[in-house]
Amino acid sequence: MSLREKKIAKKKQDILRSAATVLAEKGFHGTTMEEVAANLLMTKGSMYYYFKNKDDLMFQCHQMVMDLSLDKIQQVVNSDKNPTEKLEQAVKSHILLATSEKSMFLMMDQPNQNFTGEHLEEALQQRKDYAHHFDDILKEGIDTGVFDETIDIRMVRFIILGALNWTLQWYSEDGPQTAEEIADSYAKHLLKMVVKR
Amino acid sequence: MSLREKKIAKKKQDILRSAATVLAEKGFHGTTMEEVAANLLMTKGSMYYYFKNKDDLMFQCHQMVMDLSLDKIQQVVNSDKNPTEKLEQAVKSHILLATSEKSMFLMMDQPNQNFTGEHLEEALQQRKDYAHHFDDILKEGIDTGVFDETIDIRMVRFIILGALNWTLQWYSEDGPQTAEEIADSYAKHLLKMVVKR
DNA sequence: TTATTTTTTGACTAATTGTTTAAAAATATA
DNA sequence: TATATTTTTAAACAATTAGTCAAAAAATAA
Repeated sequence: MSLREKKIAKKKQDILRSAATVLAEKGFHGTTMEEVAANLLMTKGSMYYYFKNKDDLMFQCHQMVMDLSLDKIQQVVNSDKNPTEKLEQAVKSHILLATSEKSMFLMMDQPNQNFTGEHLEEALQQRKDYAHHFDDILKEGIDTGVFDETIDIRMVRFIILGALNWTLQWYSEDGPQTAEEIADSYAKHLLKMVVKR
Repeated sequence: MSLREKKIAKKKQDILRSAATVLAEKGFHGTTMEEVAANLLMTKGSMYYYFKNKDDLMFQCHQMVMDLSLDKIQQVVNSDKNPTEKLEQAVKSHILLATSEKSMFLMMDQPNQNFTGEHLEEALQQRKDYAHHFDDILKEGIDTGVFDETIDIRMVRFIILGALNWTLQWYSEDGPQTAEEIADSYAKHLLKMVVKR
């Protein structure tokens, strides 16, 4: 990658981050190209040098955080830890990523408000893929006898993902607990739901 | 309430429901007065006969579902059931209301994208009030010795509410499980997180 | 039927916003 | 330095939308 390509990639990143920030506050339709540009002291016109249009910008924004998330969960699933540790790790990793990249993460919350057509399909599919990794961990836990075999995997997965994503709605850096403490607490409580007793 | 007042109230209701439907799909900024009106075969002009402006319409939309929710949870908290039954009931009632009034319920998800100023403050306050009722149930459970006293009430409340609200993201009437089945399953799994073992 | 009140309409305004474009500025190259 | 290339700008355009309002239509009362 040449210097010039690097510079372009860097600029794209900056634009994507700015877009994510505005998006988290105002939602897709409330986010204007003007505001995204203003954050970076550019004019909205120059953003069209880097992105085809607003949809393109928004979708790449979504891609960025999705890729990050999928990468993390895959690492956990493919590790040689036991199911309990895997679930614990998946929960913690999700919370730490979500809280540190709050604005980007909020994108994933309501894809049907942000995308249409193929972009929507792809976003939904990726969300399914992400969710499926949790199923894998739960199945493994049941098969190896550490998780309660009477749990409903689909329901438990929904409960866990819901709990995790909801952190975005209330977490604040200035809150009484650090992201790490929250992650630990979530992992502890959620595990109680699935481990055999 | 006179007949005329009733008719006006009915029309307002219709408009609010239409607004909620569009809002659930497109978000605050994506919802146009035109579309809300078109759903009811009226023109947008006539909606200004019933509502001051868009903000007013949206906020009353939020009020409608908030009032319903607060009413339900208060009934549960004030009943003479034991804490386990109360939590079970609160969970079930939330899910049944959310799934039957999906579009309206989606409003409450991200108030900061929908409201500003006083409206936002009020919406956030009501959300806190609602959440607080869950704290009350959890406290009562710990005090009476049925819930594990080592749980972190604030965290558990966040986990439960997150799980409940997330149902909106995946629930479909055509899904494999009825709302009742989902409600039962959620209650069962979530209770495992808090009851003493 | 006629008069009065209530409700709806649809055209209009003003503001906003996504996108294009031609020129200017900045940067690299020879 | 002079030329070519890349990047940014500012203005213009077309489309959309919240909100207004006077007049028409519909409903109701007299």
